[in-house]
Amino acid sequence: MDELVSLAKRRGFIFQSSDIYGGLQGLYDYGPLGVELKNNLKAAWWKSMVYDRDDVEGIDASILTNPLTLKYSGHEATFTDPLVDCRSCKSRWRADHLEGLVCPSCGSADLTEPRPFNLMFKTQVGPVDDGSSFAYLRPETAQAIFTNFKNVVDSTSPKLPFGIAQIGKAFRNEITPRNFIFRVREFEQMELEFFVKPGEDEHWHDVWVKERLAWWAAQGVDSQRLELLHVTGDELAHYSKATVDLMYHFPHGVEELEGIANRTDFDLGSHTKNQSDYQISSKVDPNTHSNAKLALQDLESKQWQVPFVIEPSAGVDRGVLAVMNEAYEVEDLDDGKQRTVMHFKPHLAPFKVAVLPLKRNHPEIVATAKQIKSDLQSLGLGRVIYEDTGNLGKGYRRHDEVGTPLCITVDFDTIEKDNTVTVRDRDSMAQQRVAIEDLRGLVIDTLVG
RNA sequence: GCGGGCAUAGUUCAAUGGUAGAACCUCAGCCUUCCAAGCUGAUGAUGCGGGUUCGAUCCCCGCUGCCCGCUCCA
Repeated sequence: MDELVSLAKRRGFIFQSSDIYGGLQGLYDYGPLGVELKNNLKAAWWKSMVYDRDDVEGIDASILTNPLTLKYSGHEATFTDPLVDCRSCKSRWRADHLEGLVCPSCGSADLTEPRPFNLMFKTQVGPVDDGSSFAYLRPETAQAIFTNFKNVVDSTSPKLPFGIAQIGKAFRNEITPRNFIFRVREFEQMELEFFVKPGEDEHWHDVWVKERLAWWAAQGVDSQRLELLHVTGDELAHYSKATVDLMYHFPHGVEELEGIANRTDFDLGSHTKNQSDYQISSKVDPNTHSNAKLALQDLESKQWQVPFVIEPSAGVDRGVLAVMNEAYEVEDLDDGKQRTVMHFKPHLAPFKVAVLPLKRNHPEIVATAKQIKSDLQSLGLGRVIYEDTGNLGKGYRRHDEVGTPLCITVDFDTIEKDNTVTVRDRDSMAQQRVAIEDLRGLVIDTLVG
């Protein structure tokens, strides 16, 4: 982990937030390469979830959230954990997990009073901070999908089963942010809410677990390093009938990368008006505020039903960490030296191609290299960079370390003889001469093929 | 939030109650230079605040951040 953190900072992937003022606990900023990597990961998810399917639409909702949304979602009740400290052994416990008034660790009864710990951030809305008008920063992106359910249905007329996808920031006032970007207070989620007919939920739950494993494998996160955890009993979230966690072997331990939950009809049932009109299977609190009917009519039975929902919910930052961890490798070379390589899948690599002039003060070589850079950039496949280093070997190693799949070198033969360049492959270190006119095709094959 | 540990250039390490050094990295220049080469030169640090002291990076206190445990989970 230390090596990853060091590389992330040195090469411009991830920085401590508010660094020059001593940082702010549990917050990180993405640098020039990190933002490319993260955007690429999100784009891959969006492509897989929205573009490659015909049954999913996307949204992008507000972060500030009406407290009623989080009242009816159950978050106001469940995201406030009463905590007690044991004065004897200095351990901390959730008050609702204690059996009797003794410390489970040392048996002491010398406990502090329970103190509420609110995991949701609040902020005031409007100029006057008198507490009369406030909003929460959303603790998950999911709720805005449920509150937009009717809007999306009315505007796109989907048929069950169908999904609504969203990528965005969420905020939790974690007790202990820890482990680099694994547990942070401001993070990004990629969530799909996939609505299905009641009774088909378990089938679709299985389908989505398989789908998500395949997607992570396509991002370079080997299924060998993912474990399925079937969450049971007390561990289940308040909304969930069944949850399968994808547990990844992070550098600091095996922890959750994504959760795929069967949220049943809890959410739409909680947020809909006229709850008694439907056969809601979940235990929901009476809703006296909603003005929307979050149900669909079954075409055969003519009955109005609240759909069940399957939720694959992935952490973007955790995904970045997993992808970086998978890609990181220190290789021993034949000459006794080492090289550090990030073996990113090409579609995730921050830089797609680096173009290097053999000699940086030779006008024709430089001009040709810059022309190739510009030409390949116009393909729109991601960032192409002109690498003006004084030493080719150094340039290659530098791009190994940030995972650039291809390096293109312009030399004297390019301009004096045959219009060819050297193309050097990151993983094999193999080089081949390629005509400039064939570069576009080669790059497309490498990045898209 | 509680308990424990840590904090010196971008990185890895030195040193000292009295001008904070090095290597690598980075930057500029030279070289027809294809896997971190060479030569020349340059930039760059004691996390923040207070105290003790003639003088604090060093000793003391507070804060902040990071790491480990409790807890939490995308």
